[in-house]
Amino acid sequence: MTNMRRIAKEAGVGIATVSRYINNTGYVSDELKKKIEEAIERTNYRPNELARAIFNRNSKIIGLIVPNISNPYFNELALIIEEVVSKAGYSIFLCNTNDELEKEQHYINVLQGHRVAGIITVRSRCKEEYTFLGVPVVSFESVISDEIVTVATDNVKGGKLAFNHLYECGCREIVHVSGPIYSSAITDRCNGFLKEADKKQITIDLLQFDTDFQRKMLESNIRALEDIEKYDGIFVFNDIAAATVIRYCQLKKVKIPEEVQVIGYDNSYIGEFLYPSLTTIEQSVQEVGITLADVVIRLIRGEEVQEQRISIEPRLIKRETTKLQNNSVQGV
Amino acid sequence: MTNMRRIAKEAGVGIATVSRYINNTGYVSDELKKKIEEAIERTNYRPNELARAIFNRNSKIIGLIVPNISNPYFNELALIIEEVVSKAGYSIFLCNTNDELEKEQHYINVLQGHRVAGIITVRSRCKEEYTFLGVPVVSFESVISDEIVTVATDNVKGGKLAFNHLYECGCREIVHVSGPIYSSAITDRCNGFLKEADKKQITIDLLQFDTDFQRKMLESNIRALEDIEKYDGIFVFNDIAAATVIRYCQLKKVKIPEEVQVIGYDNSYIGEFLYPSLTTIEQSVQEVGITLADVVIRLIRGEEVQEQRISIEPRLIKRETTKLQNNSVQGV
DNA sequence: CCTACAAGGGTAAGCGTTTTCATCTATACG
DNA sequence: CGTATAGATGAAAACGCTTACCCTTGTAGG
Repeated sequence: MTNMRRIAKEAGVGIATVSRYINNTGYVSDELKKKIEEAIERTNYRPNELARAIFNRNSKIIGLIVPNISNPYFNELALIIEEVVSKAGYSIFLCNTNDELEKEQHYINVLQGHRVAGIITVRSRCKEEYTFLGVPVVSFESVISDEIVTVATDNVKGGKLAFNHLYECGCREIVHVSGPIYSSAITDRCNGFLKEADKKQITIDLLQFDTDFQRKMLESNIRALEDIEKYDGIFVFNDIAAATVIRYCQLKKVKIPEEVQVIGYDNSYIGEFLYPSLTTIEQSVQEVGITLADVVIRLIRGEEVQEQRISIEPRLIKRETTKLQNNSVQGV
Repeated sequence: MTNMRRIAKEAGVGIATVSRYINNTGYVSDELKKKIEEAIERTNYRPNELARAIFNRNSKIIGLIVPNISNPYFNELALIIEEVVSKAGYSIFLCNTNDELEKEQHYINVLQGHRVAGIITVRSRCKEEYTFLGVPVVSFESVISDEIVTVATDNVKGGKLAFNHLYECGCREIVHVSGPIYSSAITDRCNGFLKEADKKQITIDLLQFDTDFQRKMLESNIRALEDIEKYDGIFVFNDIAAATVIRYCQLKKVKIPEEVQVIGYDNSYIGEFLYPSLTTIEQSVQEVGITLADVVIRLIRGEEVQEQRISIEPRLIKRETTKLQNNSVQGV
């Protein structure tokens, strides 16, 4: 591939002049500008960003670590993050961990190796691995350390919202399908839910999924859900898992919301496509995505970010998997 | 961040020795190995991949250009591609074009600038932009040029499959909701469908979406779908758009499959979550993803790829949005 | 006519690697 | 005892870029 020396030779100028022209730094006469332009055109030249980055000590790339890009919430998040950072001139290095610790560790190394400008990590399992990295890190749905900025909805409150809604809808035999325990967001959700249930003296059964994209489970053995008929209310830790649960109920001919009511968490787009459409707790993907991207860019620029814990307000989104009338609960 | 010179100094060795140790190339005595190891440990050093890449003339990164990572088919594809290339030591640079020509052009430049090892581009609008790039390119769902390998299902056949199924299910008033016309895959689908309809002397109405993720349309004006009641069969160019159509039918209280039958294209995971679950034409995401990743890696390694057009067999997946009995059509 | 300064442009060092090449020490072989 | 030879190491050049620094003009002011 062409390099600057070649362009300089073609245009009959010094290499520094080419650099100055490309970066708009320093004086270049119109005459030479034209020559250089032509040479670049002719050879289809693009400056080598790697060489630039090596000089500037970091690239214009932001690493995005997610458990699973197929989770509707996470891919919408990726979409928004991409949009925001690309406006600031950054690009996305995608890392899919599959909820595996080793893959996350591996990718942290890869990102460090590539001298990315910053990292956004979602539902991370790692801790110390991030601390001596020397690049800005922003975390979503997991608390990593005191120094690393964490973004999350108020998950305790979200859990409470979920319980209260289920309770108001008349549920008394309730099961909570929870997710990966290494995520503080998910355990918070669970705790908020349990605490509120305790107030109303309702005991909650607990089920544990260790990852969230459970499509395969439908075809095989969701042993965990076997006696789902016992319950009249289910709180699932996120929407895609809720979709699985709903599908499972349909297979078992358990009617939603008549026999069992369901509430999810996320408000990802899948909720609207489900039938019945999914009641859920929203953690605004727009707000979360923009915040994550914003914070990491500010950190990259060396600006101070005052809060180390950024909390986003959860909100009940009432749809068809629960029985209460719409109007009575809309808006928090 | 630490560099090799620092490690060399800490370990009291030459810089070349450190390089040899890291790359396992050439002789390093056990004694020095240990010293170097310790120095690396102590300083949390990672070799700078940028510098490596600049020397080796390209990085271990593969650019993935998709219209929209939120499309369930595309994000599953991304997942599989990531899995395959990561096993070969490559990582993914994610480019989301939003179906916009300018964003795709921009990203081609960015990828070239970063000297990626190869590019996988999905449903591309660009043509010449790829031709003089000097890196291997593999295209899915769009034919770019004679030299660039294209992977696609046999979309003409897929379209035929779709029509024949709808016809066998008794549909006679049929509309085809088609997608972005710059994708040869989508126009092929359309043509195959129309041709087969012509054989049966059925005239097809045509509707055009210019992008596929139409969630917003539900809330606003899907004028195009206004008189959907006229029809008893709909073929939608992909699953996520089909999901939108189904949701719209439900809003208009049009019963599926009793009053109108629907068939999609892709067999993405969303089809199983819809209610009724979506009959669709499968283009095995597994097979497509593996093929794309495989071909690009082989091209990167300089191996010859004999076929320039790789065709993957489409297959009818019968579910609940069409009326025919299951057993009669399973398996192509 | 000389000086000063601004505009314009080139040389070379340096960023963090890899790799070639030269050097040096033992050991083995004749 | 001389000399291959294998093992072990470092110096230095190169990759493609940016930038500090220096040199050359041309013009204006004295």
